[in-house]
Amino acid sequence: MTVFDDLRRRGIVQDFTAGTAELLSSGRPVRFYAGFDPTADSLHLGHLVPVMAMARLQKAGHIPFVVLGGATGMVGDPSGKNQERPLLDLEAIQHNLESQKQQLRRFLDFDGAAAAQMVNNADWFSGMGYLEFLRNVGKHLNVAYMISKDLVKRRLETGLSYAEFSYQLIQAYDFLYLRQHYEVQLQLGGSDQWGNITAGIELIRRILGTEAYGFTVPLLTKADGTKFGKSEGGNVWLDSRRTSPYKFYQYLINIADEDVKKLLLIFSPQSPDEIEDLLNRHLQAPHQRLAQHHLADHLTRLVHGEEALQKAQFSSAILFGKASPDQLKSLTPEELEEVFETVPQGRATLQQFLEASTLTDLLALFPQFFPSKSEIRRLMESGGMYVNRCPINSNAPLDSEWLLHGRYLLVQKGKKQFFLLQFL
RNA sequence: GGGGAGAUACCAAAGCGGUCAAAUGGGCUUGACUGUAAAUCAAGUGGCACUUGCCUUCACAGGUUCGAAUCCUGUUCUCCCCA
Repeated sequence: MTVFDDLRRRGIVQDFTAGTAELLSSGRPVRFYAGFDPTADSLHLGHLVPVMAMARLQKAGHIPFVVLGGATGMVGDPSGKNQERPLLDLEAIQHNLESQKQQLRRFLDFDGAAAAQMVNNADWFSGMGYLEFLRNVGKHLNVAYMISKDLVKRRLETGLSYAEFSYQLIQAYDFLYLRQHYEVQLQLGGSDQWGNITAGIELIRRILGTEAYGFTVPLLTKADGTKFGKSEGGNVWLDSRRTSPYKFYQYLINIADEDVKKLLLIFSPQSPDEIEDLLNRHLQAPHQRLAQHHLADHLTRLVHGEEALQKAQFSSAILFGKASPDQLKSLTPEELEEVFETVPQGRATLQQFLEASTLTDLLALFPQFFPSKSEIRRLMESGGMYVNRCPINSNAPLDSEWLLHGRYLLVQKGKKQFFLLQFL
């Protein structure tokens, strides 16, 4: 099976231009690229879909080019947005580029025969004047063509600035430039990039008289209608400072059964047949969450490394396993720190602990976790408040016996939200 | 420039002088059920106290009234129609 067939079978390909399959199975390494917008200093889970596509292509011998959008980031892609994006300042863009670059190194191989390369489109745009751009690029695409793009059409009604309208030209020029200077023949991107990709192909055809190719990866949505990679708190980031490995792991463990197959196909190194087999086993014992564990293990390891994965697993086992209050007490301080490393933590003084007469008063010292006393009361009344894994349903007076190792208190809001309070 | 409609809690949307901390739906939180699921059901969802209580909220600033989200005036913003 060719790599492109494999990608299609895995549901990684949404649309593709004619000839793409042939190009990728010709036996020669194909240089291909995908662009990344420096809108944040970290990539998130959603970005990983095109990245996985790139990694798989590279494994098959093709050569990835990562185009960092130093120039395009300054304009803002209208794709998929209903509103004009705020412009980022230069410094922020630079910072974001650097961070994303580091992250991408985890997924693509920058050495070896098919070594990936990284380029920044600011390199070829910063020296170009506006008039030059109009002559070289603007001249070759006509407005009717540009306006006919779905995304542009949609935005024409709600408002689209000239800068964003021009975006497709800029991205089209990227492709042209890469075709001319690096012999890049194929572009891939999210499904919202289709219009930009075809604009590039069109430009190459007109100026160079040669063919170029492209395909898009799907925008993943979950069964509940939300985007894959988004949680309540926002994006699930790859940066451990934004989304802890534990949270990252938990997000994946909690993926619904309906979605897990789709995600395994995209992210797992296993073959579609093996995945099918795994899912069958999963369905025989759904409570074991075989499929989810497989997905979470693989991605956490890939993104955060083996050590972080083990910590996340250990924490999860303690927090969601049948860890009794006694087991909790048997943990050493080191183990405690370890387990709760990725759980939100609060600190106060022992003095404050002793002065607080009731649990409610104590918890109110941590407004970031417990914004109001009413909420604390409600939680206790509904049975959703736990201290050291014991349900607390009345505003019991405090007991210093509760402190683990004389300083820690594990508080839970419901079954899934944990807070470690430390009193020094 | 002229005419009209409107701004209510996270969102949508009722309320049109007291019984309004404000209907209803969504969202969110918790509980039950379960597989750390889905679906379903229940409770809660401004703050403080907690038996009826108090305080801050219905764009903003004033005013009328014993009493206003509800009436009046001004300000800001949004939408629609005609030029």
